[in-house]
Amino acid sequence: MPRQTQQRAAIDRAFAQAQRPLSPAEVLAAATGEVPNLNLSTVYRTLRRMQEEGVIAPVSVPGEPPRYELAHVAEHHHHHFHCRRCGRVFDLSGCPTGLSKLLPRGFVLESHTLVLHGLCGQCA
Amino acid sequence: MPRQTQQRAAIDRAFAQAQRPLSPAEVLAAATGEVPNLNLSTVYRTLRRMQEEGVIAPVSVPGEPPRYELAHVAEHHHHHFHCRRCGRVFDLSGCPTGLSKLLPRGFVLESHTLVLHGLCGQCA
DNA sequence: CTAGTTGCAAAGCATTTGCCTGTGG
DNA sequence: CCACAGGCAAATGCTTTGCAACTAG
Repeated sequence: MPRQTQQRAAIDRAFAQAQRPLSPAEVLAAATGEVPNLNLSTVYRTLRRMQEEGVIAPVSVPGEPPRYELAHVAEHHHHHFHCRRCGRVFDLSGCPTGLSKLLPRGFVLESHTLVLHGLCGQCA
Repeated sequence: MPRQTQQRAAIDRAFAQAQRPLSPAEVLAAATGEVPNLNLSTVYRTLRRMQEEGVIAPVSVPGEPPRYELAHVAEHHHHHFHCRRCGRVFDLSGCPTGLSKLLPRGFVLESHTLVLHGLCGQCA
C-alpha cells in the first residue's frame, strides 16, 4: 500500500493535468513546481511503483526517451502522435485494420505499435 | 572517401548476410568472427560513417536498442516485425492506408512508424 | 514508533570521445 | 609517407542503487 507523500501526490497530479504521455524529465519539470527539491531518482522510483501498481503504462516512441500515461487511458487500444517541433506526444483514437496482411507466412501477430509523426495543432 | 579496412569490410558483410536490421551488438557479434579483436567503439564509429554515407539507415523499435539496415532496402517504404521470443527484427512489405483519418484537427501528418509484434516463422 | 520514502552520491550501462598507434592508398 | 581508421581507456548521459535521514500512518 503506497504511502501518500507530497512527492507522490505531485507526480499523480502531473499526469492528471498533462492528459498526454510524459517522460521522466517532463514529470520532474511538472512536479517541481509543487515540490521544489524533488529528486530525479524519486521520479524514477515512483514511476516504477506506479507501473507496478498498474496506475500508469509505458509508452515508447522510436528514438525518444520512455514515457508513461495513465493506465485507464492505455486500456482502450490507441496510438500516438509525436510532434517533431515541440517533441510532445499525444494520444490518438482509432486504429488501422488488416495488419495481418503484412505478415510473412508462418509469422504470428500478437500486437502492434503505431506512431504518427508530424506537427501538432499548436506547432502547425 | 572511406578507407577499405578489414573492420569495415567485415561490418559491410555482416549487413549483406543478415538481410535484416542489426543492432550494434549484433554487428559486433557477427563481425568478430572475421576480425577477432574488433572493438565496440569501432562498430559505433563505423555505423555512424555508414549512415552519413547513406549506406545504412536507422531502424528503431520501441523499447529496443537502435538498429540499422542497408539503405537500398530502406528506400522503398516498409515496416518491421519484432519477434518477442528471439528478439530479431524482420522487414515487412506493404503499408496500411488511411492513417490521416486518425489525426486530430489541425495536426499535420508527415510520416509514420509501424512495428508488428509476435512470433517469427522459426519461433512460432 | 518504524517501515516505507526521499535525497544525495556513487554505481551501472550503453554510447561517445580523446589520444596515440597502426595502416591503407 | 601521413591522414584516416582503430584500439583502449576515460568521459558522458540516462537510469538504478546504497545508505542514512525523514515522515506518514
